Amino acid sequence: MEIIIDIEGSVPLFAQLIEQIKQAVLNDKIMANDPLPSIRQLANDLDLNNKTVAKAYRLLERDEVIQTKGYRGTFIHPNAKVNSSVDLNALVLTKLNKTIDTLRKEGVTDSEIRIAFSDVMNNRIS
Amino acid sequence: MEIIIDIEGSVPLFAQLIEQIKQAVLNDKIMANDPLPSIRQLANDLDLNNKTVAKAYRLLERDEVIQTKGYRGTFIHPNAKVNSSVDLNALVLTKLNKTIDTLRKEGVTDSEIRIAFSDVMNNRIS
DNA sequence: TATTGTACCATTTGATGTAAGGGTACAATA
DNA sequence: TATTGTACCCTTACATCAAATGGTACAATA
Repeated sequence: MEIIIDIEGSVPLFAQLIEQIKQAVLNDKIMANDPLPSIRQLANDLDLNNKTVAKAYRLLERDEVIQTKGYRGTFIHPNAKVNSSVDLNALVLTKLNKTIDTLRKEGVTDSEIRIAFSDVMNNRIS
Repeated sequence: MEIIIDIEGSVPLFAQLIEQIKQAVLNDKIMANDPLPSIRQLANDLDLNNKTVAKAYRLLERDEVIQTKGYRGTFIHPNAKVNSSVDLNALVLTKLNKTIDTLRKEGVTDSEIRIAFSDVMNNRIS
């Protein structure tokens, strides 16, 4: 399994890592229950910071593409292949787009939407 | 009708202006069809920029609290009293909160929500 | 001709959030 | 004792956006 990180590009490093691991799963280059390099190891190999790799792993685990077993290491999730094809991001986009579309059609300005969004995200609701 | 603007406070100037005009309507200090000072006049009186007052008027007209009649000036909307009590912002907060709550419960990180939000607002949807 | 709301062009200031990196420390284990 | 994932602390660089301001110009009109 080869991972190539483009430092120059605009795509965040952790996002590149996630994308490539998902692709490797989809292309059967890594199979369910296969072990993955440790965070520190992979960070060292790719010349990335530990935190960057840890972030990618954290998100991959949330999406059940990988499975961390504490001190025993990290492994490909049994359902990795199915879960790798689920584009959580697309679902988020769709839901948000629907809500924002409704607001815009009611005449709410983008500026007002942004402020309200910020309030919600920061739990500053009345 | 007296309007007092607090330059020091954190509440945006245009927002203070909107709030005070709505309050004046709700308290019967200005009645339906009453004329309002022109944008330039009010900006001069309150020592604000024309654009700041124009912004407040634009939003007040959208909410049908006031009515602009081009060169003839600006007047209080016939339905001003009812419309002044409608808190559009609260509606926006509620709708956005509902959507974001759903996403969060699905495990989507705030960071991902913010990025998706930004994409939607800037029409960067695939 | 002066005034009305409005529509552009632009700028500065401040706040906020992401991405990435750096450091330290922890419990659980082989 | 070295390694595992993880959880904190913090900093830097960069991007985006709100808010406010400034200037110029327009058609419609009294």
